[in-house]
Amino acid sequence: MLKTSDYAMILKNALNKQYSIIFGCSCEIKYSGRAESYLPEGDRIIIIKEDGTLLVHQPTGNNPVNYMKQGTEHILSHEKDSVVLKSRSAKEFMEIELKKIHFFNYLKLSDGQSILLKGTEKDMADMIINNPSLVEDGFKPLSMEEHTKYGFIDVFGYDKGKILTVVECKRYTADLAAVTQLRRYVEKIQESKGVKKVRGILAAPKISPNALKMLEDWGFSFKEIKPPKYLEEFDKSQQRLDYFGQK
Amino acid sequence: MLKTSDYAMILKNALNKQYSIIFGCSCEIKYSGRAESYLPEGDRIIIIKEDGTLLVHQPTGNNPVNYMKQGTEHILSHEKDSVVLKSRSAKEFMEIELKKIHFFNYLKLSDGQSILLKGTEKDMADMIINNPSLVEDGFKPLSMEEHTKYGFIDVFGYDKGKILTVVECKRYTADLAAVTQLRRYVEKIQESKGVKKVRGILAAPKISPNALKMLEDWGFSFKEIKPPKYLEEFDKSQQRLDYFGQK
DNA sequence: TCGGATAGGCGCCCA
DNA sequence: TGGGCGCTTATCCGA
Repeated sequence: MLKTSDYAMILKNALNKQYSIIFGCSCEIKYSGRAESYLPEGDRIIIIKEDGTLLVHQPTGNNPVNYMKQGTEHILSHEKDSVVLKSRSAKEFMEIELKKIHFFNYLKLSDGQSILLKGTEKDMADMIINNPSLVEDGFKPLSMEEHTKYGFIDVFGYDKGKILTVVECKRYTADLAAVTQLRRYVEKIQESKGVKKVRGILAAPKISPNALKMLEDWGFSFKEIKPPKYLEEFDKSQQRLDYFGQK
Repeated sequence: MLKTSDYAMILKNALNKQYSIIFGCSCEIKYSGRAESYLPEGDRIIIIKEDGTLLVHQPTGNNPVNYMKQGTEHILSHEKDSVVLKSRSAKEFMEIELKKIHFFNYLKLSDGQSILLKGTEKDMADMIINNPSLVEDGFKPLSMEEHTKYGFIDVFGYDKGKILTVVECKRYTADLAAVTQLRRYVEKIQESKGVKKVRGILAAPKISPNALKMLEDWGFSFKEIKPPKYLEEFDKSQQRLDYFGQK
């Protein structure tokens, strides 16, 4: 069993060689930059990635309690009783005082892969463009070239009465912010096209009551559309009943 | 050096005992739930926390490439050549096929501490309430209790001409969404108080040009205010010139 | 680099 | 539990 001061030497070396570093420790953390924070002593898991990213994780929860972004420099200051990891980037710094190191690993990681993700808002917009009747009967999206001229609008076209129609997609429950966003786009189109009558449709699997009220107050409408692939594999496995093959 | 199948036994045991688990591996990942994803084989760091949180980190970047939230159950399926970690929560599941385990740690972590954070939007609102002239001369905020009646409005009061005034704080550059948010609050107050003349002020360190235009179109105004503690410690260290004590 | 928008956002508070 | 919203949001994408 190595002592913390022994680990400190290894850590110093690993930092110099830009390894990926993962260790468990008891520590106290100060941060200053975009905000300031203090975290009293406790057990955490710390990851320092090859790109300088530093993550501090507590024993629960998804998010790191403290972190530094890519490009941060790390230097270990090892004096007498104290081992302090000092991290610094353009506008932020952090000090982690390491009281005890529980385990320590460093290694080179090789991963050229990037994740393939389906079911995003973009996928939802593509689905609508390929199958416009999902929005409503007779809806005709503009050509892609025409559409891209209008920037961030998800789907843009004419309804069966040739009225300009802006469709804003949300993959989750549409909220007040989604309605104001749609409202902004409709106003932008009214202005840029010089047309008074522009319809706005919010396409989402659900909408909150307040958002629906505001939507209707503004003369817009809601269309229930689920993002593609949503729970598709999960539903398949549900049919198999026992995903784990036991219980 | 243990083999992956040896690690598999340890992992199985650690999962049963609800340890915190950290290991490096080469793996392939499939996810299905709110969306679907596939990540081909590569080296990653995996953390499984005591609350069921699972994080998969690639060698770069702040965010986990895949994850499962608190409350997820994990079961190791170890058959013939394949070691697969199957994770399942109410509406999502994930399969991590472990091709090779590079290192493995598990332990109990003890951390009852929570982080103390300064410089948030809330701190900014408090600063304004304690020093209302930051917004403008003669501004009088309503009491805290009064303003909580209207829910989420950051700061709410009367200007020197007794006009109701809504102040929305942003700790970062104010954007279009911030303006529409302010607009929503002003309209809410107009309605609930039955007053036509309500002022809106956006308080932030900066504002984007488009947002400023929209703000002014709506008759609102911008006030440059920095969140408290912003870079305070950093500036102090800058005066010391050499934070690392070297270079 | 800045601006605008999404995210499998997360996490917190409150009705 | 769901709505509303901040976040040291991070990350992507286009101008």
